[in-house]
Amino acid sequence: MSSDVTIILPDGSEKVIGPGGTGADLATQLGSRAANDALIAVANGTQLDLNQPLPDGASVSLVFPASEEGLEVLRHSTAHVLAQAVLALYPGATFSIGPPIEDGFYYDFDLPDGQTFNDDDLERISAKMKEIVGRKQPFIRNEIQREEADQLFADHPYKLEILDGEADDPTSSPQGGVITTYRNTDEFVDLCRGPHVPDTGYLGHFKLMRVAGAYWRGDETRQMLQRIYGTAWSSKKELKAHLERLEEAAKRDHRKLATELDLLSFPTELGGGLAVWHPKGATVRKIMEDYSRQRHEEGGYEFVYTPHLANERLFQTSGHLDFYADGMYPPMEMDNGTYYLKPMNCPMHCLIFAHGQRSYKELPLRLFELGTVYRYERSGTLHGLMRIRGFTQDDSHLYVAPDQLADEIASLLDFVLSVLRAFGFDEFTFNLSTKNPEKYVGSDDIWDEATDALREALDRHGLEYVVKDADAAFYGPKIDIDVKDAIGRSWQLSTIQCDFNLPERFDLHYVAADGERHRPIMLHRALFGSIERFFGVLIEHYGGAFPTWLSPMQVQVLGVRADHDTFASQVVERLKAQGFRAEMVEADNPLGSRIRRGKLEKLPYILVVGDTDVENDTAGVNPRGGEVERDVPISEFIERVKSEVEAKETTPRVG
RNA sequence: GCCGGUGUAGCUCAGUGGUAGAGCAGCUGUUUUGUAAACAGCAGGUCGUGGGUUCAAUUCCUAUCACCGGCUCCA
Repeated sequence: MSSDVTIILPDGSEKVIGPGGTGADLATQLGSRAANDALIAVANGTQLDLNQPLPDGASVSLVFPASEEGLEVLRHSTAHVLAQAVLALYPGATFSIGPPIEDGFYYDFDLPDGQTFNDDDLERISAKMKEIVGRKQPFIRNEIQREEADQLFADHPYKLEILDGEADDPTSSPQGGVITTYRNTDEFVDLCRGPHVPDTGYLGHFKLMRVAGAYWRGDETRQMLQRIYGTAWSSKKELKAHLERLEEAAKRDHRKLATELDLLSFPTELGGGLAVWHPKGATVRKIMEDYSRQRHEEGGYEFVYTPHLANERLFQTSGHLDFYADGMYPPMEMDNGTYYLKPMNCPMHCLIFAHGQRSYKELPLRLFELGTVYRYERSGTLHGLMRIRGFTQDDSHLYVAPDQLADEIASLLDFVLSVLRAFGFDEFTFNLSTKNPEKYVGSDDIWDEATDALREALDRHGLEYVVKDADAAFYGPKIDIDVKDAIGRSWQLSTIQCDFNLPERFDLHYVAADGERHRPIMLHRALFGSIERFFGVLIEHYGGAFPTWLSPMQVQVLGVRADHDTFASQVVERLKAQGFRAEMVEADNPLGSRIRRGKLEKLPYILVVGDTDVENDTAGVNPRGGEVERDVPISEFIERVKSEVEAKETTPRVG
């Protein structure tokens, strides 16, 4: 019955391998490199261990460590080694799930008597893992019956829950009723779908990163497990490069840079998640806000202001107290009622719309406010400027007639992207979130219409987007816009949301051409999202080196000697008269030292003036990231930087 | 909120059961400097906060606040 097996390689060629031929056999035939490096085989789209037989006639490819798929296998296998090490070192420990993730893997454990891991444990565990890797233990796949599985995992209740189907784990839940395990030694076996690398010797370029608590099945009412995160790569070089990327990201950390550059701080006296803006940070913020106002003015928005507090009746009407009371600050009892800090601006904007009779001729009505809101974020979720309790939204609410919806969304998209581009972002991702059938208000028709309008706007702009099914808020579908930063990280910033709920709740209407009252549709739109968060993203995007138009200090002027200080301050006055942010630095320290300070401040320009400059009305121009240029006429420098600022260029002009 | 960690000068950090130290920054002098660190001196901290143990606590315990890494949540 055993006959040769023929398989088809990715290039279309056929290959005959012996009876019961495996991926390993194929790899051997393909050459020594393949034989040494291949991790798994993929036959007709199904991943197989290298020692599993290949089906006759299958299209087969081998997976190598350098590929995404290969890395996933490496990481998954490394997670097993982690589990083996932990179970060996901590008697009584049990394990739950351990999948590969971006850049690495994790495994969740439960230690007896509520014990926890610390950094020293990570060292120990890591050493044990290296030992296991050195032993080149094979990963042996077995298909077993439930009885046997129950026996094998009798001491591991989380595995039993997975076997029972109560917990779903994509890497180990039985598939099609087949229970598979991977055994490395007599002592260590894990419930797992695989596939895995042939033996642990294929692993080793890993690092255990941190330990963290994680709820079993991601459910905060359940047991908190001890999760160990690690990173794993196909080579030492890759591992090193990854660790360097982490260092690069750490250098850009907005919390660190905000302190170093004296932009803002989070005084403990204020309480968690509340920031104060120092003059330099406030300068950048003001420029951001001024630009935003200018654009909104040009874009046909009307500016409004609303208070920070409101009577509870407002939030009953808006539904916030029903849906989001947990996220609001506790009520304040006052002599004439109960008041709340506002978590959103929209209810107040609805009051403005509701004031007086609205005509269809006023639509679309675009209300805009830099509105400060307060949300009670749980203490453990706070994170610098990215997650904060008091923040200001660049919030706008657009009230449109139903037949205006598509056009309004399309022009809104233009508007948003144009403003984001001005801040130096040019790579976007769009997410379209659709109705959650479990949780929504409004008729199906209007949901379809609004979703189509959002989709059409994206299509009209030729933008690709990801549909996130059932991810919409209860009140309407939305488009979220993510930007990519300078080192490739994604940040969710802008959002355009349709809302059929609030116009109902506030009984908003306008009189149309037919003389009848109609219900407007409302669009929520945040562009920066929160000013605080957007600023944080800007800091990280630019690594603190703001473009000249945003930089809190644009030019420092340094005299070579003290007797040049007078000329230096004259230059500063001329720069200021032209609207630049400039300052003179007295020659009380060596020039090199003063330059260094300016560089550490990441200033766009440092001007040095000496004898010849005083004589010729010139300066030596030292731009951030460029070469020094001597004898530049002051007037020329002014014109140069002026056009740079107007164009909102992202790096200082050089030469 | 939950798990783990951290909190010492403006910043970055060392250190100890016997009431604390460095570098940078600051101030004062001296130096007069052509593109990333001149020299000297001075000043600066109730060691996050409250309670406890102790003859004695910054150090040990405890509570609390804040921050860091995750989990959960995010209108």
